[in-house]
Amino acid sequence: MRSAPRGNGAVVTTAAPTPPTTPAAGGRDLPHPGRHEIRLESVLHALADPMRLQVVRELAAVGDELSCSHFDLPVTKSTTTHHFRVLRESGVIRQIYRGTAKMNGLRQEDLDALFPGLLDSVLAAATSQAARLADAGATDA
Amino acid sequence: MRSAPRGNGAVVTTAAPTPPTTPAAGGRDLPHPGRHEIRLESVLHALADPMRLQVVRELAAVGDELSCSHFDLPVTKSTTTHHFRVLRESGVIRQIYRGTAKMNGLRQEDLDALFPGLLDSVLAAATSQAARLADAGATDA
DNA sequence: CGGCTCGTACGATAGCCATCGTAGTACGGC
DNA sequence: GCCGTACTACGATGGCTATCGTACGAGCCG
Repeated sequence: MRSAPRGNGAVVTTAAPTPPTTPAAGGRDLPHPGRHEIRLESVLHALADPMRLQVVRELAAVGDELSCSHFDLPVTKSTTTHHFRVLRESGVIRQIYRGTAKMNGLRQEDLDALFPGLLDSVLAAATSQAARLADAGATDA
Repeated sequence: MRSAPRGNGAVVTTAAPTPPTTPAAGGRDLPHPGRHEIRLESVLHALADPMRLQVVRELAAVGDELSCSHFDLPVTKSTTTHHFRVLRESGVIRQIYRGTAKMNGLRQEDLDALFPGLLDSVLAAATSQAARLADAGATDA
């Protein structure tokens, strides 16, 4: 880590022009790291937080974009925004404004191209661990 | 994160009794998390640090145990000790005293059993990113 | 237009963590 | 028995970061 240039130096190489699913608010767009700006340590760091890992798991599960407000995290909205920003700036998710909502999508293609298999292993590991912990909890209680 | 029980609750399930390669100093042994004590977030957190990732990469490369002093990290010995402890407490490496030296080995079997493919993807990703960055640097300069 | 909801920005706070330096413990060799 | 080597423990420090609260800007709806 020791990076996260908060000021951002936006590159947005992967600016897939967002096919007009909805008219989209063209005004605001957010700085994303280009595919080759993505650093492994940042990704690992982003995924190392339980809150963020949960978000990523959910995104992977639905395989589609989700609005920020869809997630019911046990933290305030400020903190949620913060986590989403970390995920975006590390290159794990893509965020686009659509009206008042902000849609979040996993950058699966970019991550797979850069770090083949990584995301899948992490997701599988998270799932298996969740099952294991739930099991232990059920057995204990 | 928000975990890392520094106080440790040592379980040492995986205490492979250390085949007598050398007489070994039986006196001191270190607390390791048992296989099922290993938490994904802790592992990711451990691997998210460049210093520690480098250590893990080196361990994987030689596929054998290495003494702490073998590593020539650009930090003081105190810090090195700290990083090795983080790696051990997160369950990524195993440490055994052998005389005055402390040998470090990757817990590949445990990690593979728990999080199949994870370690490999991370290592592959690290290698590919290192190559990519070295390339960019060579091109730039 | 007025208000509502969604999300951001900014400032504050507390805790963690990477780093260092120094002092101390454990082994092995002379 | 002494000393050097290998690592650890403890304390200090600065920076990051997860968290909150409040105040604000942007679209949508009535």
